[in-house]
Amino acid sequence: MKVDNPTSRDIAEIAGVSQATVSRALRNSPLVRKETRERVQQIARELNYFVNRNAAGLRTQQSNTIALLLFDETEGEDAQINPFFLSMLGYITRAASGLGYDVLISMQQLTDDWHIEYQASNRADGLILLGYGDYLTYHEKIEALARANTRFMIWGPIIDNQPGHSISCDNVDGGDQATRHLLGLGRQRIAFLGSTSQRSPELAARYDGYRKALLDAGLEPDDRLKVDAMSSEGEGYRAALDLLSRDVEFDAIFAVTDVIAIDAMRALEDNGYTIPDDIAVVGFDDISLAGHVTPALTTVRQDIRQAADGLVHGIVGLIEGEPVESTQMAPRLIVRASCGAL
Amino acid sequence: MKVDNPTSRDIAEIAGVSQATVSRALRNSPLVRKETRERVQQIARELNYFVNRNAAGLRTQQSNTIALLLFDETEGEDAQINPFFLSMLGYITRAASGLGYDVLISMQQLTDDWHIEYQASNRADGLILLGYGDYLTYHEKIEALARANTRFMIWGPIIDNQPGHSISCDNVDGGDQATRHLLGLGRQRIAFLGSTSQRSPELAARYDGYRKALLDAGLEPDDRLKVDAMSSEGEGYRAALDLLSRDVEFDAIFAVTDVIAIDAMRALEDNGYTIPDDIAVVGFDDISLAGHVTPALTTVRQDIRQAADGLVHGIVGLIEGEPVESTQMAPRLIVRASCGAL
DNA sequence: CTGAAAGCGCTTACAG
DNA sequence: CTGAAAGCGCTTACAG
Repeated sequence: MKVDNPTSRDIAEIAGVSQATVSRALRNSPLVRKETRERVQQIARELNYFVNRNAAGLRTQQSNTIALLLFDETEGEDAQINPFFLSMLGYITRAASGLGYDVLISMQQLTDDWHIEYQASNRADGLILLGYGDYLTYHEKIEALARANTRFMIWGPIIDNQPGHSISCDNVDGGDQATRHLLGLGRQRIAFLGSTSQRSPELAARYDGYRKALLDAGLEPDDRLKVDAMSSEGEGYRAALDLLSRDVEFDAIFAVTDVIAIDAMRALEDNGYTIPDDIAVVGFDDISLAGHVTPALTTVRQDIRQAADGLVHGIVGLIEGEPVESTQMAPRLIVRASCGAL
Repeated sequence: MKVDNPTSRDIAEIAGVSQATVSRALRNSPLVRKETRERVQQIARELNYFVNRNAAGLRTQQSNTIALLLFDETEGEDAQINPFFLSMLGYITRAASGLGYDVLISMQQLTDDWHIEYQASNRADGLILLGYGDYLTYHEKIEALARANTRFMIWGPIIDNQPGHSISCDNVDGGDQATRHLLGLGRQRIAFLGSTSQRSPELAARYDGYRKALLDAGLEPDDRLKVDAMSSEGEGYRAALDLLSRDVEFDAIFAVTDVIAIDAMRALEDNGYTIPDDIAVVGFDDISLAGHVTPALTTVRQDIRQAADGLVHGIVGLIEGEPVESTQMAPRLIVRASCGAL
């Protein structure tokens, strides 16, 4: 009764039914008599049989697989992936497996052109795109995906004229909350560290929120308090030094990502400033590091779990032909020590 | 000249050759005349054609996919995955894609029984297993995999009687290096935080290294300086408090993982101790957090990149029927501030 | 409720 | 160098 690599045909033979009936029984078809179904399933279990995914996929033209594409600007072989996306990955695979989908992962560089292949080759039924990329490059890729009728969900801002569906965080609101909080604690000279370029729309939106909060409080944004910084190692440090060298007074920093914020805190401390007494700092993302640095970083949290669930449900909806809407999630301020509120 | 979902047959028709020739041309077979080959490939490009993986896989009985199984003891929905494995994930996908393999990821709990399915269903040609699990449960799963003739590589210690191939770090040497370093700095009363149970062989091996270093230095290990701790949030804190409550003198801690070490540092600080002046601390793993905490954590680094490359080459070797050997990598001490050497 | 048959899109011996 | 043909293991209309 041992078969090496059992097929539905082997089971059919043992069960004394047709191969078609085996196929139906294994998929719990109501067309099969309960008794037959159970007998077939019992035999399948005994033989350690599993449906050949290639054969099933070829027949149904599906893969029951989602491809997760992680983009990262960081160049080089040693590139560390943004921890925020890495956490999302965990939740995405859980959500996907809950819906019966496998997750294929890929760390393509943005410049690679393999995105279309996943669906075209029947390796995946749809894609989830994760990563802060340069918007221009990104946009082009997305248009190509849309032209090829690829199904995809984007983690990122909703942008006019951009095809596809996305889930994002209300970054304007996040920047507003962070800045408003600092203002509420009496800080008046709040510096902004990060990018305001339209090439990174989500970061630019956080800046918009920062401006909004200041203007609402009757304060005029001061460009001397605005320092460009990318969200990679060392950038925040450099940006903070730049800020210090400008000889402009400031009592707080809103950094557009935690990575920048944490780096900046080091630079401030290395230059004799105390956080939050001299300078209050607020970040964005709530990466796991944020709660562990000293002082613990006040930041704006995006609900990763909710985002992952949304992306997975979205892509499965697209695959199954249901209507899917782009949505925006509410960010939440996590107050810790670095802002001086505790 | 636009075809919706082109097949090799469509290309054959356009090129005026047989479908078999198209298949050969696309795989760069030397059997096809160069001229023909290029014409076929040109048409394929124009049509945005990609080989249907299901069909090819069904025919060749391969998937060109590796399944990466991440185990985590942590219970519950919010379970964060060990950052060490998450980093490994990145390197594994890069190495795999370099060899033409896709990576399917799964975060099954150890208790689930789906491991065999990956290969049996032709979804993956082999598995890579990642995770510190309870050894007994783990061992049983591995035996089941071996019985099912599944190809797999394990990240973990090489254990007698255990089937399969593995890549691991020389944990005894790592524990020895860490302890020896503390001894070299004049610390004599070194506490050990972690598990010594044979259910976690790699952690037990680190303890063996700790003992070895002490004995080599003519010191007798003191069981009162040994505190059990798992490597999950809060455990190190608890363990350090336990240690303090024992009223035993100690001037250093070797923690079996960075997660425990960092937690323990918090507990010590909260109780008025200064690190490294009062207590020196050394961890293990070199997670990214380690370099960012204050004081920065001295730790033992396992070369993640090398491990990932080894695992991928190993599994591909097994898939392609080449001889594969289990190997052990050398760990390296990374000296930072927490041990008092700087 | 069940079976015989077609066909998904490839790869690869076999024949020329 | 090329083609005709078989067959990988399923799913699913079609017929009964």
